[in-house]
Amino acid sequence: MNARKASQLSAKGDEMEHQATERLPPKDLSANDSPRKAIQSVEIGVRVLRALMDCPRDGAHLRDVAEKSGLSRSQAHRYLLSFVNTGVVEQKVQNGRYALGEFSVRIGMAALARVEPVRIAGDNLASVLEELQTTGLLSVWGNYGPTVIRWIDGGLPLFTSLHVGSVLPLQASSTGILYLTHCSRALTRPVIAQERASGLVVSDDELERQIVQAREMGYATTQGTVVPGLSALSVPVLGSGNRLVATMSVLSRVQEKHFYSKPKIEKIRSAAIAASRAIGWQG
Amino acid sequence: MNARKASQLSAKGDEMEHQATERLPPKDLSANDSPRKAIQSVEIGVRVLRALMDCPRDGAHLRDVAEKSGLSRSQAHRYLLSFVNTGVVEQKVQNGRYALGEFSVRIGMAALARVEPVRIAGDNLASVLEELQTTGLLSVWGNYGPTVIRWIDGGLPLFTSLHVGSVLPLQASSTGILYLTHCSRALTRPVIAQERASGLVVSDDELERQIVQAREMGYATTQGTVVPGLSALSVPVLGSGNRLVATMSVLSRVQEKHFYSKPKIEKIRSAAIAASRAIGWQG
DNA sequence: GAAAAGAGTTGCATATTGTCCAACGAATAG
DNA sequence: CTATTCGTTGGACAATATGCAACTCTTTTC
Repeated sequence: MNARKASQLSAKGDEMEHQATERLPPKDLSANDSPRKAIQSVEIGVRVLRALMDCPRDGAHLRDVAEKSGLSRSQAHRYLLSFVNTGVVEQKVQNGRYALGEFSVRIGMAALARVEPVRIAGDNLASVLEELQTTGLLSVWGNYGPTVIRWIDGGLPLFTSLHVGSVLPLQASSTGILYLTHCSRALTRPVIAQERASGLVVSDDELERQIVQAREMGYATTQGTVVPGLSALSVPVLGSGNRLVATMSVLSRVQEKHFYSKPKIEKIRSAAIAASRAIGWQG
Repeated sequence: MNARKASQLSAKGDEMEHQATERLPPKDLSANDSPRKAIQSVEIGVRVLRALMDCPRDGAHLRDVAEKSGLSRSQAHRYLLSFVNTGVVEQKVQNGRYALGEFSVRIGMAALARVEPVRIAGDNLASVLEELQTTGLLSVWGNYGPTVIRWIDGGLPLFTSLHVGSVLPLQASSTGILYLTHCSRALTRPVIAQERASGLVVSDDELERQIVQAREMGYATTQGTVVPGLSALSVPVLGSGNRLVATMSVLSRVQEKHFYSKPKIEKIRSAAIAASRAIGWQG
């Protein structure tokens, strides 16, 4: 089953190489892609919706929709007609412009009901871990700081004191750095204070350096600071309004010096970005 | 111009007379409707989306989608494939089921942004939250009950399981009480039934008490019933004919006993009233 | 434990259906 | 008034969706 599902999900990423201004020769469509047979008209229809998504409040002209979706005016008109018939798109009586309609809202509400950040982030992390053949964890903010809520074994046998429920240090874990990066001081200050009272002290300068770096790179790393012999790379999962919802971490042994290669990092990051998008983040 | 637009808009309401269980003979399609030439595949595609809209939250089987949309399995599969290719629909790797995907959320949010009430209410709420230095949310009625459509961080750092897309309980949230107060039983009854089946039971007497109170006061409150440690005050945003269009909620920590002082409550209420007036409410 | 039923997926021939071109009416500009 | 642009529509042709049947994999049944 997994094989079937995998092959089918992999056939996904055909990009629209036609940007906006040129009309599509039909040859291109039949030539380049689509190893699996599907309904072209539907995919074109979605292009039309995409064109309607970022348009002024008072609606888009047919002309613009046609351009953005790479269709002729007559073609675009017919697609819009079908969407109007079904209520997905509305045509304003006043100015004749087109805009997403009531049914689009209904679709969105139905889709929203399925949004479950933790589950989605967990799924994405799990598939990355399987691919990279290693182990990782998912965290969210808990009462005492970043808290491990999922621990996913993916091939790398690790024996650590970490488990579901563990609270990670803000100052000494890659996960913690992400919370420092994305959350307000009011939230993190008391936790830091308590960590320092317990003897874990990292200088403000050093923290600031790591925060800046995390913000620039889009991820954070540590080597052996939480569990000796274990290094980690953590990426943020963001929600609407750039709110930090969770973090995904991928672990490895510190011996494997160059475990976190560019392509691997990209894989991890894109998993987090995909999860973020799925829960409403507009990057 | 108006004549043209009118004729074209009038050609809209062709109903789907095929309910759900029968497969459509192609003859019927070409025979009965569609005086204006459009893209059949798109309208069929929307039928598939409609089938996905009212399905269990963990996705629908291909079989059920096919039935509900009146297509054969192979046909339904191809439509779903196209939607999966475009991100409108997602296929769960685990169980192979289909459900509305990330792009559907984007479409819905784009459509929502064009809805005047939502925009106005969101703006008003945002300015109140900034003034009160706290966090709040906007809800509208969705497929499974009151649904969070905006989450506005305004100073109070809160980490909860709540997010854009969360469905709030009717019986246990201040938002829910408002829907019970202003909406018909026909709308709310099935949701309440499902909540009670899931174990969330508040007695009818207690609900009635809260409803009466909400109607008198013009707002509703709860303390820690949705998210432990978090209390909320919600006010209704009404449209023409006293229809409940949305709700605005302001959050605070339960520790801050007297957060909701008279003047603060008045600020929140007047923001909601202003929004209501702006969208046609005649108070 | 093997067979049967059910689910999801795919190939292929056919004709239904979308595409392109051109044209029309209406509005706006020059 | 003429010229241009825009939304819309008709018709011939060819691309494309359809329906059937088969295949794989899973689940159920006996």
